[in-house]
Amino acid sequence: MQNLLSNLKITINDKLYVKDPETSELGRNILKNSIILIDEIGFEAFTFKKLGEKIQSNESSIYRYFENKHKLLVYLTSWYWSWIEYRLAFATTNVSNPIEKLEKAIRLVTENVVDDNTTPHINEEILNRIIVGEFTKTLMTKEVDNENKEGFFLVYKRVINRLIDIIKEVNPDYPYAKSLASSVVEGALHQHFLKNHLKTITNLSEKECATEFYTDMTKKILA
Amino acid sequence: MQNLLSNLKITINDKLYVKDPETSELGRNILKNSIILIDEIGFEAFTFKKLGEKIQSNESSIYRYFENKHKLLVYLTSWYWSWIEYRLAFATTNVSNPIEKLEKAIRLVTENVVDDNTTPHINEEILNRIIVGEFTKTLMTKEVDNENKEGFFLVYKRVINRLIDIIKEVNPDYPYAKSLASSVVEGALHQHFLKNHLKTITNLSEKECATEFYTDMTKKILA
DNA sequence: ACATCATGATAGTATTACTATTATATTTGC
DNA sequence: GCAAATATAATAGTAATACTATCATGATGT
Repeated sequence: MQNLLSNLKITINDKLYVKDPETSELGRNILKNSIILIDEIGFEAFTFKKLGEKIQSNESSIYRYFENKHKLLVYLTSWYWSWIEYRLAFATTNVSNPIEKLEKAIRLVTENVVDDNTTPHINEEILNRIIVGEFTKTLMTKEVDNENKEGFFLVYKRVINRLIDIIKEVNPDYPYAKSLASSVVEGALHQHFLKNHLKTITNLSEKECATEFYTDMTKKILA
Repeated sequence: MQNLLSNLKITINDKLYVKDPETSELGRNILKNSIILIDEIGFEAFTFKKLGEKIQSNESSIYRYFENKHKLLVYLTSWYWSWIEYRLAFATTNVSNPIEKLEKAIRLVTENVVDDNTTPHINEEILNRIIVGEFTKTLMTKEVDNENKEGFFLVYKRVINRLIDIIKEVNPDYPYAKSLASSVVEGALHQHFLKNHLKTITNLSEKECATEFYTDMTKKILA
């Protein structure tokens, strides 16, 4: 799997960039350091000017890769969900037992992420922190409907749909497979956020992880 | 209940405003029209200047009530959760059967909101739309921890805690009462958002409402 | 009648989110 | 090896945002 991923380029909707950042040193530098900087100062305070200073490049050069910071963030989140989708596909193929497949899938979308080292310019662990704190903001804008039509959220929906299929395999009669799948994926992000900032309204902690909560939940619901 | 609520003033953390907007005509006008304007153009595009134009008042006058638009939004969301908490308390007291109590609570935090007419300057139905689209943004900032210490999110946490208590009444042995409660409340908002914008990954629709999904979920989990 | 307070009007600042232009490297194609 | 094409850097400029500050006006209260 390591080798496969390092040979495989994750493809992102080309409406999200002006120039493909994967094709140049500067582009990859923009990706790498935008992740670090957004994590450091938050997306609201993040600007192309600050990023330019960080990578000792110019604001105007960054604009040649991305129209604006929102599209850069959607690019990064698409990258993340592609990476998840890839690992999800890999972890669940050739698993014949539906319950076992579901467990593996739930684990993958709920567990803590660690950097996978195959992509030197993307630190998945930091990227995951950005997803936890910023992903829903990419959806919750006045432009969702247009951006959805443009396919900006296709990868995310594909991840959810894979989970929907697995849920249906486990219990074809359960009437809310879609809502359950989207609840697990988005809910896990939210629980991770609560764990870090509003600890009193979550059971997650260093010991107790999201995987257990969601595995228990889905098994009972689909039983 | 109608009468009670109209006599009762919802109290908001006084660090959220410079001058209490409930104490003047202009203040109530700010509340009323900020809700309408945020719903119309979204929080990102919302500015005090635009609000001033809408209410034929001056930008500088609005700054006498709220330091910035973020605090205004946190004020509005606190108002909303206070209103929910009040109705939640009312709907669940004197209900002896825990399951019935849980059902009522779940209904209250998941169902579609309709304007309640007791507060002429707050349209709860529009406010609910703002909550669906903007609430998590008030949490997901670099200032969460400080603002949490200041008590900005106390009312929200109180709503969750009421639900936690009811969940525990139904099943004292269930180990994830906190995560379940926060999942239901935040998840319901998210499902409403999906219903309006990413319909393919939710089962909610005009017919099928969030209440059924979450009632079914919690009953199975706590059985 | 006077003081206080709320609101309005205007001006000003630093920052953001860009666009445009020109200059300077670097790559590549022949 | 050199010209042409391309990428990047530097600079300037604009409109909007998110404020702060000051002063004028008008209403209220004693």
